[in-house]
Amino acid sequence: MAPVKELTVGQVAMRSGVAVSALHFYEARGLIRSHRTSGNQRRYGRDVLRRVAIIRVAQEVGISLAEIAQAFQSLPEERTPNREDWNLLSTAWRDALDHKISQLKKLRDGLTDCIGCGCMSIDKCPLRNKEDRLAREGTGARRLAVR
Amino acid sequence: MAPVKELTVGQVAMRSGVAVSALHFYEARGLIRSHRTSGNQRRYGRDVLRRVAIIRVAQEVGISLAEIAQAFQSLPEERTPNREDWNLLSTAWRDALDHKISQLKKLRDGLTDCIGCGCMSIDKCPLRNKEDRLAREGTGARRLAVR
DNA sequence: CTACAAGCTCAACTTAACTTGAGGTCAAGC
DNA sequence: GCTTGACCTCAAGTTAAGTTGAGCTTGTAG
Repeated sequence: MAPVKELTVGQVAMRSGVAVSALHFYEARGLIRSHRTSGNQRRYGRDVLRRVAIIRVAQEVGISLAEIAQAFQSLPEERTPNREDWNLLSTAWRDALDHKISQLKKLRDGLTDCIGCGCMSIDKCPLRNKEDRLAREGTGARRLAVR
Repeated sequence: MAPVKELTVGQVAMRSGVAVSALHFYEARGLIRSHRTSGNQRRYGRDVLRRVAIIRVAQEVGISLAEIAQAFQSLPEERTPNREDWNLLSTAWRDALDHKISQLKKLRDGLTDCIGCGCMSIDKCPLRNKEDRLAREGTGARRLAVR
């Protein structure tokens, strides 16, 4: 089989839009993997592009690299992740993502809808209360939103 | 009219769940305001609780303090923000929040649904493409997601 | 009226996520 | 065969968002 062309760090940087230094950094943190040429240069498989895309999107919504790294650990090390592999990751994140989505909706809609309370009493403010409830769920299967 | 009781920094910390040092920090960054007693101690109006609640929720979904501070500038300085004021803030954020919600959904659903591409070609990966499109929208009314 | 918990300021430390720079290697075109 | 741009490593610097600590002041409960 024709071996799928591997990518240099510069090519990955260009195609993914992140700096070479960031790719080195992600590798040091175990988020992506490469192998080396005889001359010690990095070469990446295509799946690195998906990983980087996910890293970027996840970061934008406030997920830390540590959390992403942890999620990525469900992916296989020695072969290109397939449908099932990515599916597993998605499932692992679903709850946390749903939570964040609801937080965002709270911000978007709550700011409009929750005006009645005027926060004269914090106890009656939906924004605050939902936060409380979620906070209390702690000490469980550790939520994504650590920060 | 009976003046609404003002809160000390310790009371705000307890009710909002953030540390006193964080409140000092927010104040230094212009996110919240206080006035001082004759003895130089901070006193806060009730609306500070809503501000802090918003700060916390916003941060959790990846909005920086700088961005929150900017949004808060639409709020009046010398009186307690009313329905209209908060509404304005909500409106200012709506686009950015919608964008983040879609990013989150992309992560949640895209991870499941966008598996077909396997990222053999980055150009065909929805995750990546949507990112590109949004990136290209740049240089406009400056999006929230700076980072 | 006094003890002591709660406040105050300011400087320094911390963690995350990178970037920058120095000093040296690899490889592809002329 | 040499030059030039892409790579390499490793250390140090940067920004955001706080926390910690020292040294000093306030205010309230007994």
